[in-house]
Amino acid sequence: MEAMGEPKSQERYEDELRSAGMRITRPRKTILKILAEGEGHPDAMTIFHRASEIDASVSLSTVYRTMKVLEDRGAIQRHVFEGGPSRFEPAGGRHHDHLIDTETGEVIEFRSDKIEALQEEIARSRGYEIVSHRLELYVRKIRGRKR
Amino acid sequence: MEAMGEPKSQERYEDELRSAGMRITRPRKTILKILAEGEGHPDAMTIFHRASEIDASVSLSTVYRTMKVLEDRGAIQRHVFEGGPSRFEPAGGRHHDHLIDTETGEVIEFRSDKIEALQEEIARSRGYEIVSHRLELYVRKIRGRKR
DNA sequence: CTCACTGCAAACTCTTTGCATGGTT
DNA sequence: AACCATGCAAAGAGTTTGCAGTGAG
Repeated sequence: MEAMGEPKSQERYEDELRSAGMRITRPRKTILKILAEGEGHPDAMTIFHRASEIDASVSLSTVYRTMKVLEDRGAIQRHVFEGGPSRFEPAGGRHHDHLIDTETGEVIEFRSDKIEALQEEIARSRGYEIVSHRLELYVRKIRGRKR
Repeated sequence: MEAMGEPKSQERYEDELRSAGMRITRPRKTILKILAEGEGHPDAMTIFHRASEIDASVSLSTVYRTMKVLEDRGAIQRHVFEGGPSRFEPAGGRHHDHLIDTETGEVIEFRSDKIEALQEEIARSRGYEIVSHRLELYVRKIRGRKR
């Protein structure tokens, strides 16, 4: 219930890359392991730090390059939330949008078929078709009165 | 019907700044004039170029600084669409979201109370209140079959 | 006459890229 | 052995900022 973009296993990622004719190198293994852990929606620097703990020789460039490759392969998705760096999440789950807790930076996924339908309607009524869309709710936890 | 963030007149902008104790300088006058023209959703570089034609001495820094001041005053809004630089629009009209034509970069404003309501519902059901939100539809013109 | 504002250049953040070396297949 | 991928450092894009000079009030 937490993750709609359910994290692929590391093996799954590796197969995906291998079958695309890419080499499974040590740095990539490390990075894929981190993605497979599925801890939130990390940015490149976070991935880099986590990777460094496993293998101190992994470079930030490689993190960026690997993310780009995975993105091009459609294995991950990149999100740029307000004012921040790109954050990544495993792709392949159902499409969803995001709530971003403005106090903690935590990201919560949600999905609304009603909203999706309304968007379609809006675009179509203006003579357009939707190529992609982005819906982000920047939120704050309600405290005090319960409910 | 094109602009929901109806462009304030230049005088309106100036008054707004003056009453906030700010000095109306030559560069600011020039920049405000451009904003008042309300031509689309320009980015800083575009504003800079347009300003340069009127007064070649205006600097890009001043454009950025002025935009920031106006943004802090709530006189304009900043939008960062996918992969692009910040783009600005006069604020004060009703809230609205954006359709971005992926082929031309043109921005079309729209508004959906239904979607707004659904967003509220989604946030609330998860224990959050919305601080701000962003809804962008990246679209392509439908051609061929009419309708 | 003051002090906010300016232009300029330098700094900054995030990301990409050129190059020579190194590791997979 | 071939050549893709790597690390490093440098380059980019967009934006912000330090500084000394300038001009609005």
